[in-house]
Amino acid sequence: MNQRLKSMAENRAKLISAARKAFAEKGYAASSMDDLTADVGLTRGALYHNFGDKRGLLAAVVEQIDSEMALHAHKAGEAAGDDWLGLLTEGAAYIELALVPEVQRIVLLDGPAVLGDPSQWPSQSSCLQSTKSTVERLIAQGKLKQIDAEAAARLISGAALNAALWVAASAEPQEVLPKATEAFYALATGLLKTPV
Amino acid sequence: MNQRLKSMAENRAKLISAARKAFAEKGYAASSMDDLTADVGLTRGALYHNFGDKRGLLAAVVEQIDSEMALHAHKAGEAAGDDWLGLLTEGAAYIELALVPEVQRIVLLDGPAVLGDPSQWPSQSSCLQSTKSTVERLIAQGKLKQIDAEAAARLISGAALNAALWVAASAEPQEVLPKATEAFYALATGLLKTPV
DNA sequence: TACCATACATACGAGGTGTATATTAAATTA
DNA sequence: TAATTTAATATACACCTCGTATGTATGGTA
Repeated sequence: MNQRLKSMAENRAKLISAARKAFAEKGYAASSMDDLTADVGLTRGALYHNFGDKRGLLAAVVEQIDSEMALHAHKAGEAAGDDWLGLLTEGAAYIELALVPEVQRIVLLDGPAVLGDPSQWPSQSSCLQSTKSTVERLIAQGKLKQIDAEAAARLISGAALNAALWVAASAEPQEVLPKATEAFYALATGLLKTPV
Repeated sequence: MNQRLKSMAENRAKLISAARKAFAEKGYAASSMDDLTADVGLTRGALYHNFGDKRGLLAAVVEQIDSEMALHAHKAGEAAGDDWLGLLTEGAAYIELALVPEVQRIVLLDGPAVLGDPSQWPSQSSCLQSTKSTVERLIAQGKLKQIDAEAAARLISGAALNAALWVAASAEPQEVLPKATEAFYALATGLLKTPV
């Protein structure tokens, strides 16, 4: 009961890795499961056994990318030291993450369309939970207005993601990025009780 | 050169109308073009002649809904009289619009995934143009901070749309709606030079 | 060694898209 | 008005893809 589990885990990893590439390059709908499995020397038999169906594979891919994103953004925010600065930094980290084509295509476009509301995804909500608790701390410290913490967290990350999409789609990302982050910071100060 | 154009326009309208229903209920991918055309007494021949392909039909549907949305939101903002209040009202109008299932499924989920970046769509960008010019006026009036107008407009509408998605996906929309709009107003004040 | 469970391969059926060809009805022209 | 052309729609076909049902072979177990 060792060799089998190991090879199965290896095959799952191979499939997820191939799917990340295919979904990112061709999009979910245009990715053929036949081609995808063949690329790693398997057939659809392995796929349907491991992930149930095509959606299941996408869910696994999204979960992997998503948790990587959450980890990265959380780390960035934590490193800022101050809670308020951490919130801003975490948002900025999100903006930059959406520049990655893989993130854009899989997590921001196909994910919601195929899997439904992102706020229900396990890793996404865990990340949201993190910013929400930061917001709660800031409200308790009297630094933020007394608004609903979840609402604030959602709008903040929503604004960040939208900024990211804009940056990513623009012809001159490097030029637009500072404008986007500046506007993001300005918006965020709207949550402060005493604006800077 | 009259009878033909008229019947063609009628058929296009019929197809778009049927597509709005099908796409909203089943989603884009799960909608069969055979069934859809049969529903209005046509075949796929008419469809491919008029719209090129399935994507073309979605594009037509999105444009219709989208321009309806833009018109509605713009009207709401205009009715507010004051520029600043108009900006807030327009945002709130967007939030409410995303409660409509048709808007959610077609414009917010499938649209971006199939047609790409929404900010490139004609009607969407025309609406953005409207809020952008409002922002520019407010900056000229010295009411808003001197930030990039397009960035501000995008983040504002992005925050509104995200709030809308949250409200729409929640189990108790009527309960969440006020929280979302309150947080939206708070965020928006971040753009003001002298917060209220 | 014999048996069993299961991870994966193979084969099959249903359905969907897009295209090429046929048809029919309207518009034009003589 | 009759013939001809144009073009909007119908029909038929080829190809692809997904999901499932069945087969097979290998690793674990008694």
